[in-house]
Amino acid sequence: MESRIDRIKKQLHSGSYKLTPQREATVRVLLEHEEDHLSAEDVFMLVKDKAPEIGLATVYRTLELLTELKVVDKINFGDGVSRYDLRKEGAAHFHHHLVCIECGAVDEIQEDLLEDVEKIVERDWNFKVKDHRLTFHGICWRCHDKTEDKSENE
Amino acid sequence: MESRIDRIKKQLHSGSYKLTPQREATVRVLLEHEEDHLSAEDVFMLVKDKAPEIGLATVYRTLELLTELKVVDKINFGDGVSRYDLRKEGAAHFHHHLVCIECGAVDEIQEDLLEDVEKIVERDWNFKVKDHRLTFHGICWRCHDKTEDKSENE
DNA sequence: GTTTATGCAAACTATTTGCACTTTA
DNA sequence: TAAAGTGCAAATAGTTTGCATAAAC
Repeated sequence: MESRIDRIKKQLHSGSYKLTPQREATVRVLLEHEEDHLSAEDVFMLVKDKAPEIGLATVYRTLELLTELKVVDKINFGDGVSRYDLRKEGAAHFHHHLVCIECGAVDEIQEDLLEDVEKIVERDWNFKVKDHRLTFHGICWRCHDKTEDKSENE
Repeated sequence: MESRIDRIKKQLHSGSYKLTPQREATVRVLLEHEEDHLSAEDVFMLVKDKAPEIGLATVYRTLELLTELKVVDKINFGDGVSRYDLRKEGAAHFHHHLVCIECGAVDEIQEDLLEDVEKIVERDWNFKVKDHRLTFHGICWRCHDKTEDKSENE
């Protein structure tokens, strides 16, 4: 059976990009940190274990390439750092994010949720939606539970 | 009758911030470009007409201050530049954006549209929503009309 | 053997900060 | 006049680029 990494390799090939050890190592790091929101620097540090000679510029170039291939999505949560988020395989759209303003945690929402909103945008604004970015800022369940003084005793 | 700028001045005062000519000039520029999505550099260029001695650092400091006071919202459309967008007076939430991938135009949606989605997020993810960022990427009505070969004759 | 990719260092861009001086309240 | 704000220049941080070398196909 074909693995996720094999399919990404094929995508590289069909774009007539070469399959280098640096690219493969970078993809592996992303797959191993699917839940995280790594910056280029984060990826660089992690990928150095697998390919110690790699340069930061190569990481940037690879991440740009993977963004182009829609393997990852580039996102920015407001600190001036771009983060790279593996797109769920076969996902038509980018998933959504919950950023906690207390602890900084970033959680993901894979559910679409925007189907109706996009229909309205297409109809009322005559705008052909190709992709979206949706981020909620607020208090996550962990921080919510923490500050709550057990008012919900049964 | 009290004007928008007077109310913003009061907000500054009640935060015990001083009202300097540089700050007033910056606010005026933002008010005069309510529809735009100006970068700090853009604001700097425009504000120089009103206050030629102003420095770029002051513009950055003022924009940060206005963000804190929720007079403006800071947003990033993916080029590495922060843009500052005047919040509609009395608006509970930040408005949404339509970014055209053809021509780069940025249009605004003032309608909420996310009420239902936020209810779901609060209920199903136990996340207390305080604010959001929603941007659609796609083809705007202008570019859509341009490329369309008149297939919609009556 | 060509073309494409890499690593390094230098360049660039957006933003922040330190500090002496000025202004506001 | 005390506290806060300003302008300038230097520092910082993230990202990009030029180029000689190396690897993939």
